[in-house]
Amino acid sequence: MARYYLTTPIYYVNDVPHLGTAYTTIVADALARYHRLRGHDTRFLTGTDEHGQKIEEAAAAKGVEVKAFVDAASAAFRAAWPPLNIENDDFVRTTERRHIEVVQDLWRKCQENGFIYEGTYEGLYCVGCEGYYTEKELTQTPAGMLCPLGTHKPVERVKEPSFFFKLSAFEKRLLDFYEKNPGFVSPESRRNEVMSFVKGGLQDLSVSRTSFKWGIPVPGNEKHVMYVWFDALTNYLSALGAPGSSLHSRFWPPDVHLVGKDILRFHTIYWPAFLMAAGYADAELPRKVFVHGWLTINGQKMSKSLRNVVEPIKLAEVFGADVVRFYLLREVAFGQDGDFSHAQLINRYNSELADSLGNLLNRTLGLCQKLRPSGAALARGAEGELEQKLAEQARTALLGSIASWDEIAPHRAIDSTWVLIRAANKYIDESAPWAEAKKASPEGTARVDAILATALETLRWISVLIWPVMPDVSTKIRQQLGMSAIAPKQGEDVLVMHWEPRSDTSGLAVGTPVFPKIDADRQAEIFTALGLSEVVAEKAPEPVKPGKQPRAVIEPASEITYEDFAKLDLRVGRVVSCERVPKSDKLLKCMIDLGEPTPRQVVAGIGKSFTPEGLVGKQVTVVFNLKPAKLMGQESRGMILAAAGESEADLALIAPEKDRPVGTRVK
RNA sequence: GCCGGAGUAGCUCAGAUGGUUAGAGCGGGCGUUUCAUACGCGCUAGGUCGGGGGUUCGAUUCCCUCCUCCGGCACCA
Repeated sequence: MARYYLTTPIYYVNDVPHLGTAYTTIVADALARYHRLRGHDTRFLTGTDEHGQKIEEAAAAKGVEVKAFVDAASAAFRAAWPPLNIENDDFVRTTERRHIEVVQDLWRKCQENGFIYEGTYEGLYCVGCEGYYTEKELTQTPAGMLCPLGTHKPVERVKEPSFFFKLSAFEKRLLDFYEKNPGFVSPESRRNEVMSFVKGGLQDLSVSRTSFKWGIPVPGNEKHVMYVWFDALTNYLSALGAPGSSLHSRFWPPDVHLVGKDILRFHTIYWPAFLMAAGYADAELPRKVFVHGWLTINGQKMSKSLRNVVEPIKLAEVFGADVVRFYLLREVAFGQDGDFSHAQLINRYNSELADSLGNLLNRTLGLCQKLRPSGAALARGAEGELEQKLAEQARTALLGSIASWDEIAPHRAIDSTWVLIRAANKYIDESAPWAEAKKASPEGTARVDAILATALETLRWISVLIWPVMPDVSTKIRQQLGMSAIAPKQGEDVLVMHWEPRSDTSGLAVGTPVFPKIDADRQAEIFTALGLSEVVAEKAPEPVKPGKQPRAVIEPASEITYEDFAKLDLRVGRVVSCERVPKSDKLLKCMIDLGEPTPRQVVAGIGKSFTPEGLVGKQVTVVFNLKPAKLMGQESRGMILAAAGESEADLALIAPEKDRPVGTRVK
């Protein structure tokens, strides 16, 4: 019997469950449900990643024991999934005994095989932040290299004993593996990315630390704890128990790891290399890493400062878990970036769920109720071309769904299903059972039987096809059809075409609409309940495509209040030094005197318009309170204002008309 | 800069190993049915398939080049 083992990343407990983590987990759940429908022996794993310096610090900041801190945080993740109709088979924690033992075992194997050795980690260390930085991250000043964060104190070059993983030894073998297993990294663009990275050469990895304690001790040298990734990645293995255990032999290797693009490298390079080092053969390595994109919220990046972090549980409370699942899986082409928009969710809900599917169920049951009393027999025999065509379309939808799920393309599977739903609505229009009933002839009677039976059979199939995405809805529909909920069994493939129109109307029950339509009033209620502003509720203005039009006619940004404006802290600064960011054609790294104790580093994308020499000494306007960001590895704290021109080589600096003291506020 | 990916109707996207009228959904417009949650169905988008050049009987689909956007360029999760 086929089996299927799939995983989400384990989520770092320094964060809370949000739409991004919910998204990955929902996809995984739907995929798991698809395989259960196929009768596959399915294992769906998720969990939490709980070690590391950041956790240690976060607990300390809260003044709680680290263990208590991670217990609570992990519980929050565990509790987040059931309300979204997510049914994972296991939930692994990196602080569990079963995990720690397997990780240490894997480590030992790597070490015995000569791929872990002791050395010295040399890095630039900031005493103030107790953290290492790479050279690129640091602020370069005449006074030396400064820590990019917090105190801006000078960093020190520090040596720390460390274990290293001999990643360099796996360059060739990894490339061979990618070559022989073209599907290992999906989508393909990610595969290219990984391969070119590996071709560029691999350096050994520092895999242990002595500078903090909250981690898995290195076997035989307890001064060291393992550095996060060796620990975290191994969850996929440890959750199955020690090699040789029954779960392990039943499910290893994983069929797919679903991951976000931020952790691509760890899953496609480090993880297989760790396993290779421990002695795993190519055939025992994970079969696929599927990389998906990011979600934006109403067109904006998710961020705490924008206060647009969507709480998935709250959404599920308002819309229902299945609706949220449907929307996310339907809207986003899996693998690509996508946008979560409340307005768009409601659009899709109304048109696809309420109007197309909900109404199809409702009108079909209504027809049955009107034309045939409950329990009436539905005679066979009057089926014709229309029925044949619909059955064929059901078959197409089924095959299309299967193919799409197998490719991990939920949006396409849903699309296939909705083609069938539209066909069913069309079928009812074309077959017009109400007109046949009026004929009051034996032929008409027979046609009504055939039509109702066909429509009901189509709905039965739809209830199957939507189950991976909307299990509760499927059950509700089946209740109204007088059928029991879908309960997949191992070894029984439900997704096999059996077109068997029923022979009576017993058990049918016109119920309350599965998807009550969301009208304007209800929408307003929902937005209020979710705490969304009117701006979000209104249709977002269409983004303007960059074109040849004069910039001056660009759509205005949405209206803001004075308070919004007052949040901006704009200051006059003077460029004290400036250089090009290596490997970038438009980024300039400027040190700007803003009246602070030390000049501040701002990276600006104005290098096509200005030379570093030309900027030094100039006054500029700087967004003073912009959240620091990293551009090409360079810390940037603020941005330089410039007016757009014909092109990127035609920018105009916005600066005070006469010299002002540095640090002057611009209002 | 180097390496990848992408640029198709107002929006979101399909698609073609080169070939008669380039597709779907949504939105907009028009029409129509009545079983239904004012729902469904039909018609409608006149899109230089990013610009230019080339190969070809023929290219949006192949090649070159340019423009724009996105991602990657490591021990950062």
